[in-house]
Amino acid sequence: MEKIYAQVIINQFNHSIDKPFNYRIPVCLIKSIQIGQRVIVPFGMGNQKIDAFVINITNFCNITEGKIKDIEQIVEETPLLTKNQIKLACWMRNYYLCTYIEAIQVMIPSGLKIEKREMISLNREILDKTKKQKWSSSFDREFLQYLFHKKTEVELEEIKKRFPVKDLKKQIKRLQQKEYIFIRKDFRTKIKDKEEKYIALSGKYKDKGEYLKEIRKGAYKQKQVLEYLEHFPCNYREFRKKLKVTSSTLKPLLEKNLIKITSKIIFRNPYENKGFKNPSVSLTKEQRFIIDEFRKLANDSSQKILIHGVTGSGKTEIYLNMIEFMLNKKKQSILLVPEISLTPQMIERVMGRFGEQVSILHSGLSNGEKYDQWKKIKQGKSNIVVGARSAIFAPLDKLGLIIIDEEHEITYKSSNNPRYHTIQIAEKRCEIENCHLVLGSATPSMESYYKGKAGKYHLYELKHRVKNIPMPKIELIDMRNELKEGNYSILSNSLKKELYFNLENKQQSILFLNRRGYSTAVSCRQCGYLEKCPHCDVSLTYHFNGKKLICHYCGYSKLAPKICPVCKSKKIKYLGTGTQKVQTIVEKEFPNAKILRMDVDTTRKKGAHQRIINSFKNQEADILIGTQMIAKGLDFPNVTLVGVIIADTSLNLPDYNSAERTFQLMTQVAGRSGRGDLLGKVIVQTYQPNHYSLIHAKNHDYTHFYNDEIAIRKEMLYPPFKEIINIVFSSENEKDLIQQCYEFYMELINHTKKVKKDLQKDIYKPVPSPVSKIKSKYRWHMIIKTSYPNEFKEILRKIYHEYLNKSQMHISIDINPTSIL
DNA sequence: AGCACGCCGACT
DNA sequence: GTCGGCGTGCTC
Repeated sequence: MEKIYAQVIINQFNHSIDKPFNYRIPVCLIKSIQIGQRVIVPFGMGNQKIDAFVINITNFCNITEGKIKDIEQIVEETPLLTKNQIKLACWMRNYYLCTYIEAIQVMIPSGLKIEKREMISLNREILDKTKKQKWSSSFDREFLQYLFHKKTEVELEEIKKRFPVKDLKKQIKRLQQKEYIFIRKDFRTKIKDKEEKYIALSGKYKDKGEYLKEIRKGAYKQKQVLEYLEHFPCNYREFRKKLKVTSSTLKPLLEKNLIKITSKIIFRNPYENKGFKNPSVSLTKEQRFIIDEFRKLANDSSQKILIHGVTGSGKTEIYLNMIEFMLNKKKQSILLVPEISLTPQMIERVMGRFGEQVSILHSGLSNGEKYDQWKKIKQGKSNIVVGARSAIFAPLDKLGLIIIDEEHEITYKSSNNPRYHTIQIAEKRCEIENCHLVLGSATPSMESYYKGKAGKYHLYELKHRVKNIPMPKIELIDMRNELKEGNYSILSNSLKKELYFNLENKQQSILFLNRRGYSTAVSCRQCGYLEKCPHCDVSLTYHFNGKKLICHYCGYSKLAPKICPVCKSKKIKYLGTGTQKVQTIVEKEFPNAKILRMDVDTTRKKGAHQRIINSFKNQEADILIGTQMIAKGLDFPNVTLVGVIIADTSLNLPDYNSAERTFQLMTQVAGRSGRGDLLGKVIVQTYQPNHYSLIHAKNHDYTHFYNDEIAIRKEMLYPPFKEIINIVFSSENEKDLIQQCYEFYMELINHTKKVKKDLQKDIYKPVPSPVSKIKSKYRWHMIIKTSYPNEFKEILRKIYHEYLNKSQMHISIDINPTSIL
């Protein structure tokens, strides 16, 4: 008989088991097993049961016959992974140097993770036989008594709480060996389908009166139940609440089959009854043109398109038209947005247009809601998925189009393993599933625009705004002049003047600063002592509320000193400006103005975010002060002034793309001004008013910015001309770390020499990371800038494994990092 | 990771 | 003589 094998990926994160394992498919499972399914297999010398994903089914394998074990069981009938997803995962493993299981895990909702529980129960038979035996220790006696009283099996975690002994596991194992107790391993998923119970008359009799005849005379409560249900068969929980019945009332009714309790799977819908409406609108010439072009292209195989459209040029309407076109071809679409919680308008518009067939996936949903949305997609009930980064993995099987809005946003790059970039995943997915990719942005990333120019993407420009609203006027203020003129305030005279003007005319203003807290550093004027975090290599930020010094990396906090801890001087200096300081200064300057602040500190509570936005939208405040989070997507029609307190914060970052980031940020912040009927104004304060990124932002001139920046990238051998690989080493022991990462470096050089001549000059020596210590771990890093990433990846995977085994340091590899900080 | 196997020191 | 400490190495 033909033997059949399955190749599986073990669901356990470890680099040394990162390969497919072969298992025999037992006869009873041959009919039902499918690629992509989750199975339980015995693994390792102890044959511990573990879940795994089937990635292939074959009729031969070259593993010694005696070694092969049988698959134990199938977890779900429906495969969790499609074949295309498996293909994608394999590609991700190679490209991002992650493990198979890391790549697989980003594709399935976390609620489906399997929880392994150990259930302990007493062997009552043995206990009877040895009743009079004295237990060797008091632990045994107490423990077995505890189990005896429990009657059912008990979860190990619960026992741990009751018996907080160090070697509990060992004790339990010993008792199991003596056969006093049983241990059963139980697998279950964290999240399950939500069920709701309903109660109704059983339908036993046609005539309602017949029901009442069956109950005991004087059973007043039972009668009430029957009469109620005659008119309102309903939700069980609500019913119990309303009629205040207990189970003792219902029990006889159930026994006589007069009533029935049924359960139904409920869809956890976070957008129920929102009633969004969004009819299609007439299009501008530019919009029409792009859509027509897309329709022509879309008949061909996989096409990639980049739309560069100024803010307000109506990209969303184009997306919706493309999705509609796909629907007519019976194809599905994914629409990605940078951070869905910040762009509720997008959800409104898509759901308003397409209704029930839309699924939403983002981090704001509960695990249960996420699972239900995923299930809906999996069952083929969704033709459109709107979501953040991870929605790129949505399990649609008739995918025709992927749209990535605001494609330049860094949120599209994952900061956890696998450190994927959504655009790359999208490109790969389009290749695998033969669908189209559309990228859109007002400030495309250098990489994407370069590809557009080089003809790798079809490039389209939207140069006009839909309502022909003029762009806001941007003014650059040289803060050095302010100092010369004796203005030491963080507010320039022009900004003050404009704020006054807006207050008087009841128009709203936004002040932007990319730094939270009050002061960014605290030091002593006398001896120069600087308050630093004991666990991280950063200065502590002073926070006004609580008068605390806080580390923004690890959260360490302490009270701000009144005197210098070193020289006892009282001359403590607060350096640098954060949003809190801006707030106090603005409050002082404009005592009558109502001010709101929006940053991580004021939005920590659930719903606080939306509350601040709504409050400002309803014009309950005159000035909104905030960080990054007010820069994106928000629409306040009455805002006519945006002030950037210091543009240099992002400009001075020692990162290869800091100019690009600044240009994007300035363009975005500026876009918050003048969205209504009134003309908008933007004031950008800086110490570098001649910097090209600021000048081009001022002129709303993407093209010239691109030309300047791309020239620098070319000269400096940065992306898109070379690929960057960033290898970060971290360890608590600094000495070992330095030594080991140098060893790693040498090893890499040696391997590289063998592969290709001159390749080693792409490797830069390891240096301390810009933040050289985080959470008590020292950090060094090493950069590779190369045109041969594949060659390097192959070598890296080898040495990486080797070093993970033999050294204590942690190694993290980031392919195409968006930041090397 | 988790588990077995193996090779050494401190106990009945 | 044995229990149990952790170092090593493998997992279809």
